[in-house]
Amino acid sequence: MHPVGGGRRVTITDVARHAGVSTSAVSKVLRNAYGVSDAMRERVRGAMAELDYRPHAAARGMRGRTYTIGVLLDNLRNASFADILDGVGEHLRATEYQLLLGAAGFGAEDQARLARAMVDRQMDGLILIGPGFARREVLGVAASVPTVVIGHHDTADAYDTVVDADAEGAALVVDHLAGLGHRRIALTSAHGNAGTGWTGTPERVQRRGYRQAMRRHGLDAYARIATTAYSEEGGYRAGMELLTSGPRPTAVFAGADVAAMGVFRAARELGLAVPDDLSLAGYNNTALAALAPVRLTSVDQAGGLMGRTAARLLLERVEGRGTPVRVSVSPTLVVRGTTGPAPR
Amino acid sequence: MHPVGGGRRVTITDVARHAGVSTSAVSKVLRNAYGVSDAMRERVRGAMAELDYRPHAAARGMRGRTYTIGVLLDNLRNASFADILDGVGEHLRATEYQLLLGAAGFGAEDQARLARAMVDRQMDGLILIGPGFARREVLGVAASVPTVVIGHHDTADAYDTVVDADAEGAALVVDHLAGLGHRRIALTSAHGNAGTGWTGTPERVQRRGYRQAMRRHGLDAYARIATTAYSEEGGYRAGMELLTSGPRPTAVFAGADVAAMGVFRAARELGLAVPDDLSLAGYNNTALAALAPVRLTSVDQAGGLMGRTAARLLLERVEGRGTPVRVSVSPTLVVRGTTGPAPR
DNA sequence: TCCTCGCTGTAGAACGTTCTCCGACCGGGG
DNA sequence: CCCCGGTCGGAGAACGTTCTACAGCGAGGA
Repeated sequence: MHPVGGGRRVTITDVARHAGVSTSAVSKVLRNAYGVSDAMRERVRGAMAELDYRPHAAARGMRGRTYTIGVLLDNLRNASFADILDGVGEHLRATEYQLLLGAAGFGAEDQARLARAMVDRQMDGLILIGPGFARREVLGVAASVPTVVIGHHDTADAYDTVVDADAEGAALVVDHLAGLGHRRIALTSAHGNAGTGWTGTPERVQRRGYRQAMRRHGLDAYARIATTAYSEEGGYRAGMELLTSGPRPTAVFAGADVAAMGVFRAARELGLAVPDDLSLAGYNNTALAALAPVRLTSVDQAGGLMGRTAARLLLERVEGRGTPVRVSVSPTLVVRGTTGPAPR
Repeated sequence: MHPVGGGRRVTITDVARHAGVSTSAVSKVLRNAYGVSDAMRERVRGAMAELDYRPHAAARGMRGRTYTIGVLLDNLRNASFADILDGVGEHLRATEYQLLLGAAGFGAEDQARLARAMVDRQMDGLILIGPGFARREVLGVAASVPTVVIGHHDTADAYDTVVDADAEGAALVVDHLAGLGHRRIALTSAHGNAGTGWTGTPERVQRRGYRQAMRRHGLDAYARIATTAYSEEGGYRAGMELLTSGPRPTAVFAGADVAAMGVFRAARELGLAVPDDLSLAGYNNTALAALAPVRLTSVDQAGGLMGRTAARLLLERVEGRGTPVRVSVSPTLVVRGTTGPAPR
């Protein structure tokens, strides 16, 4: 189109001059506000197009909106975010809002810092995916900018919530494994950041669901949980712990797909075949689980739907809704090659 | 700390009043500019701390910097970005710059739109990872904001470049496979967005390196390239094409780890064992390649180093350097379980 | 004593928008 | 003919910073 050179930006004033109107009029057209005739609107639109005008988001942010939505997440390597983000992106695509991501790592302070940075950058709304920083801080953020929290089951008036029915998801796995004759079904789970005030983290709800399901099957006595980080290495450590001490489980339910990969490594090192000697199930049904060399049985949490929903709720809040909304989506079990009948 | 409530923000004016000085003085302290006594600096710092002041990035952007660095990439699922981003984050962590990501997908227009959005948001610098939109547009962006391009070997005065020595990387794989006795070594590659004006895309350089290495080993006649997308599905299609038509290769070098996974699936469906019937190598050495069920031989492109370097170069440009810099990092081969002696 | 100089600190104009008023104009009813 | 209400367009004050220009001051040299 036009040379994009490094010169001065085209501003609303240039457009106004070019169209022979006031800047106020241009602004009105830009925001399609009340008080412009069709003729004026058209004239201004024309001038904008001719000058290749693009509004300066930073300047807009000083008074109005920046048309920017921020998503905060801990780690890009966790592939389950990709589905959620696709959902968010899909919904936002049709709007004039722009999506920007921040990956802060797992540290509570780093995450809080990122959240504050997003607020300082005047973002119009925030989506926090499984935030690992203090709930009190999140409430503070939510008080100053529309916010949706994905993952944690803790609700609040200040923000909307989109969660996976994690207890239900855990039950799906336990039912599946128990149905295959397994009794010693162990779980690997993660410890969230301690003292952050979240009581409904996905891991916690998942653990609760696991225990309930085990009880339902009369397997209370066989329940066993190893707690490490949701990473390959964490899964490996959990797997080693579970498979080398005490009566050996015949099935391991890993709270996340990556962790399942670590358990797999531990099993292989111990000479256990999957699924003949050990059944293995993951959670989140990331792209990883579907890969041919892996073929991991996993629980699909409908990430795309969660993302779309979160984006929709957030825009509603940006538009002014004040009452909180809470949405829970149902997971489904995807059986692949890593689970089989219990060895006898 | 302080209640973060939704009230009015603490501004530079509040700090100035509280410290009994002018806003100019506060601004100077903030930017640690010249012309403030130690006493004043300390007094202002104190006031800032007491009021829990945080600068309003959007407002700063109107005149000075926003202290925001944007990274543009196509798809989060491509795990090779994670290493690069870690590197970028690591370097930026020590500074006051904040990192924000944009994932635009593969469409040229979407990517260009995102890049423009970042410029409009007055970001201080941009890192473009393998941009798939028109080079001309990138030059335009680079003319108005400091820019570093990662991946493409095309250089320009307007931006700095950080690349992996992809030809060298391809040679590593060919040498390895040829050393194992393979002759029919095929490559799966990607077609970038056509007509975007990039002549040195990583794929292209990789293909060139592959052809040169094959020639060096006297294997010109066996060279064969299948071009699809760098995705599991793309790899599958390429694998099917290579393994079912013409003389069957005994080794496939996939231009990306994900694609290798697709080739693996194709091989499995065709009843070929890896590595006994078919050797398989990937590229980028993503976390995926190291997983126990996978153990993919791959080429490590030192993503962390690339990221750190890109961040360093970008900040130098932000600080005023005008002359272009070009950095190339050397890849290394990581041999795992998917490559073995050629079947005979 | 006066001038110059270096150092601190301040006033105030930008920056590109939004948005509240307010004025001008027009048509219609009394 | 006057007034009223509604519609359209514009003036201009924010918004929270940065940064240039300049004023004040004390010290040191002529």
